[in-house]
Amino acid sequence: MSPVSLHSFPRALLHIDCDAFFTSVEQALNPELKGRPVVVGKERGIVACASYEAKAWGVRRPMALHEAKKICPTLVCMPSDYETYSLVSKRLYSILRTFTPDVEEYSIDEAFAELSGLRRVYHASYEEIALKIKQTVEEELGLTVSVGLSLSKSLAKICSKQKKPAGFTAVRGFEIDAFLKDMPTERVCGFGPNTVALLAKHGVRTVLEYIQRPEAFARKLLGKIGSELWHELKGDAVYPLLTAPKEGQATLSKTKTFTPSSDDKDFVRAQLLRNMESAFIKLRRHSLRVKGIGVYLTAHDFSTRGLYADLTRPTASTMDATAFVTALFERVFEAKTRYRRTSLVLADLEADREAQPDLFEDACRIRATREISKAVDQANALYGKHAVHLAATDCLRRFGQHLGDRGDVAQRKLAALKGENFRQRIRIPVWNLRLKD
DNA sequence: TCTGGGGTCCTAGGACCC
DNA sequence: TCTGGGGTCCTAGGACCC
Repeated sequence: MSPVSLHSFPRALLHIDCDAFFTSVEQALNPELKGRPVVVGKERGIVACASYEAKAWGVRRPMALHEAKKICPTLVCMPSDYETYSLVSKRLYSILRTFTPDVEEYSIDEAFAELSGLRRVYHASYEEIALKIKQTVEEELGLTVSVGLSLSKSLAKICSKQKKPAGFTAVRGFEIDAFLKDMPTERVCGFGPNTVALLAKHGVRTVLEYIQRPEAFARKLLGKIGSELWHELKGDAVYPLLTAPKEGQATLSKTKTFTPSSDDKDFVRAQLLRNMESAFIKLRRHSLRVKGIGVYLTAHDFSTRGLYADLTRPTASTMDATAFVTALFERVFEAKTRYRRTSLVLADLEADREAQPDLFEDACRIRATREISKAVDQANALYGKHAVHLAATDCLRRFGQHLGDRGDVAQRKLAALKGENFRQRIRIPVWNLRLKD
């Protein structure tokens, strides 16, 4: 171990990012798709992910599918299959954990891994270890990844983005300034369009210019995050690796945009209540209940207004929430305003143990609404989401929206889970997955 | 990039209390 | 009754991420 290399990586963090993840998984599972332009997102009508072949034709995210098809006539469009992508994602994490126990599951296609201290274990440099990890992941998953290696999470993430696809970039301590010299600020994870514009107004266009300003400048202009990133980008890691398994999620929301925008109160309310139904279906599927609900309406000009309030008693019942959500809606909705989008946010989620009715509640009624919810969920599983729905959302029919037409999807999913398709997919040897009974 | 959907975190300012 | 200062809690909205 030379003193120089010690100084180069006081800490070695790896960031791994799968290239065009969703489409790469589809191509790995269906070899006939290899080398062909593929996009995923058919169910929503927009490009959720485009393969590099599709990108070469100019297909971008989130382009409308018909538009993408126009640009690239040979485009293959597939529906997203999140269950399968999640399985591959889990496999990625477990491969990483064969190298180091300190792995952060950052997103479905990204992870951080701590390599500090592993040189002696593997008798190899950090670069060599990183490349070995990259090679192993690519062989076992059958797709390519881009890898970054540096002294902090923020730097490692910029590194992995530097050469895509299948790239590897390592930046040691004494190389940081040169690396960041012409790096535009928008490459920093945490600097969005607004922050980039604000920095530009203050004469900061590159990341090097940012870290050369005093820390007080960063803190004053951008607050806590500004100061944290300032340290991270200088190579002084402040963000810890979050290796603990993720806690249950904090919120659950449903958002839906409709075109054209509408100022019809009944219609907007029906859209919102439909979001409420979807959100509660998901809530019950995860055996959760909710303590607070937010209602948000986005006007035609994209301005958003909303209200959040706590329920008197946590619930998982759509019927319990209907009056509550309607009351919130009444306070948010403004006449003569055209709306394009409604959102419903369920916050303060907790596990739905058997309800503990307080003394003044009618225990029977609570049990009854629970039974009704269960029956509705079962019916919808059979006949399609929203086949059984609130009367208040029925007016959506008038506007030509079919509510019970997703039965085929539910059927297919059920068949895939039980039957041939699923098994076939899993049996492909490269995945090395086992089915649990 | 004229804008789809599901998330997280931060913060300014109001309410409320001493 | 008016007034000051400071702490805490809450929340709407902004910004950002994948």
